[in-house]
Amino acid sequence: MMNEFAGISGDRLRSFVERIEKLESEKITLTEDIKEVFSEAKGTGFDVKIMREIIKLRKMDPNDAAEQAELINVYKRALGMQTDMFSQAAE
Amino acid sequence: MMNEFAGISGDRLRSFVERIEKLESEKITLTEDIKEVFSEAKGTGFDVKIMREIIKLRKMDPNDAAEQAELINVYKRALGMQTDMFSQAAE
Amino acid sequence: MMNEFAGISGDRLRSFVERIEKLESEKITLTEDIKEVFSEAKGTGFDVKIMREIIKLRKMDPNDAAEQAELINVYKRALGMQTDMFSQAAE
Amino acid sequence: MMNEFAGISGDRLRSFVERIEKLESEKITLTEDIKEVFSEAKGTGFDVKIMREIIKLRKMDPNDAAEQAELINVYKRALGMQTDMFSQAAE
DNA sequence: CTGCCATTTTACCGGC
DNA sequence: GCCGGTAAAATGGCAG
Repeated sequence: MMNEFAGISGDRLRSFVERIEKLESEKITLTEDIKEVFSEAKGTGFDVKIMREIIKLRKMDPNDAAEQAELINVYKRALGMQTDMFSQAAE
Repeated sequence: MMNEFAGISGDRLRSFVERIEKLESEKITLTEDIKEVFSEAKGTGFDVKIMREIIKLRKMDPNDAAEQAELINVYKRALGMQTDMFSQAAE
Repeated sequence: MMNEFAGISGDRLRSFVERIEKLESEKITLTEDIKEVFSEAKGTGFDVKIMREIIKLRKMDPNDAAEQAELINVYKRALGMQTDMFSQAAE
Repeated sequence: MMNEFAGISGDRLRSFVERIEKLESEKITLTEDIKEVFSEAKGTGFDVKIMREIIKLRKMDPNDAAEQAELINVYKRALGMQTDMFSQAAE
């Protein structure tokens, strides 16, 4: 009854909200840490912009080869061809 | 070479794909046009974020908008946040 | 092989990059945790979208929030949209 | 004076808003057109999901080779190496 | 109806 | 300090 409006519990809501806010503040800390590392690297002579490129490319790189291969299979499947010789024949 | 496998035509596939890509590129053009209008409005002193909010509200069913606003107030009250200018405690 | 060019160390670069990638992966974990909390709240009957709005408001400076709300009303009035329950024309 | 509140012109605002809404409605039309093409393709026996894959991969494909090459140059630049033999020597 | 993916919006960062 | 572009978050739409 107390701390409840229109059928929702203020305590439960507050608990969820505060948990999220705590996690978000931890994220902000990490963001700051990352900035510091960039800053330190910059002070050592590295180019921050290029470092960001490297990190971005490292993230996507592993996918590219697979994607190239996938494209071929995708076309084959689209055209109704088997994509490998072990494909299931009938179920 | 024959552009056909398992009775499915690569030409037909290509045709569909290209039609879609054409439509998608037109969508991108419109997206850019919209950005330009926002940019022009901004240059004239309007607040773009507020404009977006207005446009969103114009799209919404008025009842839904009211319901949503009220739900926000319910949650605010549940958390003890001020919801309107008449709610502050006596001084 | 020597991992060094023009007086800059590849090892140092790698070290910076890996430190950043580690921090970024921790951020991703937190992002997932946040999603889970929202999901749990949703399962308990809360409206996630409204919760997000509440959290945003709690983050904002109250004056800024009020200013923004007022600006929305200004725009609404400029367009002849109803802004409050006392503004409807006489019946 | 008329149609102006708090120093903003309702007419100018309305003009911007309506231009944007018009462009948005055209976008919606295109979205519907795209859906129809997919639907037609599906009716002809194509797998929509796979078609989406194809279109997505065609969009990103041209970038991949360039990105692979870029990664190498990016590392070189990060390590202070010249990325090509014609780089400016001194200015 | 739920989760997933694309789009859209917001916030951030670096350069001018 | 603004502005652009770039990455993150959030919203909405679609398939299963």
